[in-house]
Amino acid sequence: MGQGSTPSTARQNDATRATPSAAPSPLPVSRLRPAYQQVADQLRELILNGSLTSGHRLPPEADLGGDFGVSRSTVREALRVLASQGLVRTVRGTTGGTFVSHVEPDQVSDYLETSIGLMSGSDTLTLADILEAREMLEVRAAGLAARRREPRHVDALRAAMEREKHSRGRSVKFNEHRHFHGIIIEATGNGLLTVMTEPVFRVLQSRFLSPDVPREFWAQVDREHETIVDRIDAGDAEGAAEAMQVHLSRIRDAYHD
Amino acid sequence: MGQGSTPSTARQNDATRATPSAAPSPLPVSRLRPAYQQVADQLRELILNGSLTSGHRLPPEADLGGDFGVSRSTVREALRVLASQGLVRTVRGTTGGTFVSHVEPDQVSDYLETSIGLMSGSDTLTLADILEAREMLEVRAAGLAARRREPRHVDALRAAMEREKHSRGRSVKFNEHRHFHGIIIEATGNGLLTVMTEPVFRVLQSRFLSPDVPREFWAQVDREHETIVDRIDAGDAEGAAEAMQVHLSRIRDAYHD
DNA sequence: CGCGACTAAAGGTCAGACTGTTTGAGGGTC
DNA sequence: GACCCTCAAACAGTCTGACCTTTAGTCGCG
Repeated sequence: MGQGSTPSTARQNDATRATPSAAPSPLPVSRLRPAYQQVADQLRELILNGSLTSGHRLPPEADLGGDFGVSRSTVREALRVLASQGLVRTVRGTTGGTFVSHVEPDQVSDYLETSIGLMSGSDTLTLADILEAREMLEVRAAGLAARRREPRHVDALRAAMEREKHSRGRSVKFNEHRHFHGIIIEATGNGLLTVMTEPVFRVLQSRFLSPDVPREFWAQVDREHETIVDRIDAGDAEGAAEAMQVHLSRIRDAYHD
Repeated sequence: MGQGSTPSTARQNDATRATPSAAPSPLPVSRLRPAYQQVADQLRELILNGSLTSGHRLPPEADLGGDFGVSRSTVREALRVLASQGLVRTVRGTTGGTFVSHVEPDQVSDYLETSIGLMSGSDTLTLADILEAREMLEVRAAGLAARRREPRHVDALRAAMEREKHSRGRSVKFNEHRHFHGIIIEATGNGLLTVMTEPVFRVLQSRFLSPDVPREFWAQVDREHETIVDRIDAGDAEGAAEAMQVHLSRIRDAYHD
């Protein structure tokens, strides 16, 4: 995204600026948008407004260049932009081409993870911001999970807990811990929650988790997880949310800059 | 994102697969990654691990091509990918070049907005998912806002409310309504919340808001907004959250497929 | 001193050729 | 007729080398 985002309109007229008629142009300092961005914008617009739907095959790059009146290189740069936003996907070979793609949740999560990671690197985001967002999402997610849980979720949670309890290595423990929280989010059945919560959690684990938390700390984590699972299993939404709140408040100490 | 995301590692070895030694290679069907993606991946890695920090100026495209052993066009395609993810930005002119950029929250919001919009277009996300996520975020956000509000926030809220109340046109009302909710999020002082909540709200407004909600409905909205502002102004966190919950539950009806 | 022309450096664009990948069609073999 | 091999076509991927445009500094004229 960034350049050429959705809400930006009113820029197509750049091309019609040849006339040296006054045209005071408020104070737009910068010049005309690069051609590859204009092409990307137009194609994106076609995708967003539904003119091109998922699965649709675009003309070959050479033809697109002809249509837009630009060279193939320019078209390709435009396509790279769209592809990196998950809007299209390219395939080689005679049946290949550029296809309008449906956005993959994992893709969005990955993007969010790197973005949040970088923003927390500068001072755009603080650790406190991230912890707070996490609690807002996961506490209520635990409640929802309790309401909607299915046997397979509870089974998966207990299995993850068991593995976490018996694992030695730090990295293994981290993975299971992450898995545990991931299952709860998934049990809400809300894809949007997954997309937003997972990256927050991953950034916390990979950038802010203290390397030297005592053994006893993890033992307590195990007990708290058990409480959470029990309440989810029982369908006790408020209890699960409360247990999650307690859990998250306590493990705040495990994260620092 | 999508191709070449952060957490995906273990793929660099694609290049070292020339040896015809067994190497059963599970079932990777597809070939080696395109050069532009490999270049993008490597540069991204340098940015993520902090080797290249915000403001750093990369070598000119031609030089980069030399460094990686690829042509300038390939480098440019890689740079388009990174630029569209907000990791770099290019500037023309003699003092120009490619600079490592800090991720802009607005950029991330824009990306999320189009992604959520498209996912809700296919059946990856339902309207219910989005409404639910919104409530999870905004209800607690209202509570936080009450705890942390500053005079300017309260002033801005009352001003937006006033404008909303006296506005006629639908589009104006929508804008003010959106502005109202935006200020509350901002008053939490948590940038991550802004980044995640704004796009959710914008998708709801632009894709799911019924065009034919009765006049009386909006009058009720105005009253509910007033209650929310009063409680935020009073620093009543629980009251504000409760009022927001009531408000959001009621306006669910204004959204449909 | 100031202002305009020149210049260098960088990204932006183009044209054209070649490479690599994938599939389907055609033809040959059992 | 079923199977396999070869070949050609249709794409995206890559490269080369040229030229255009933007921008800031520099030089020199007034």
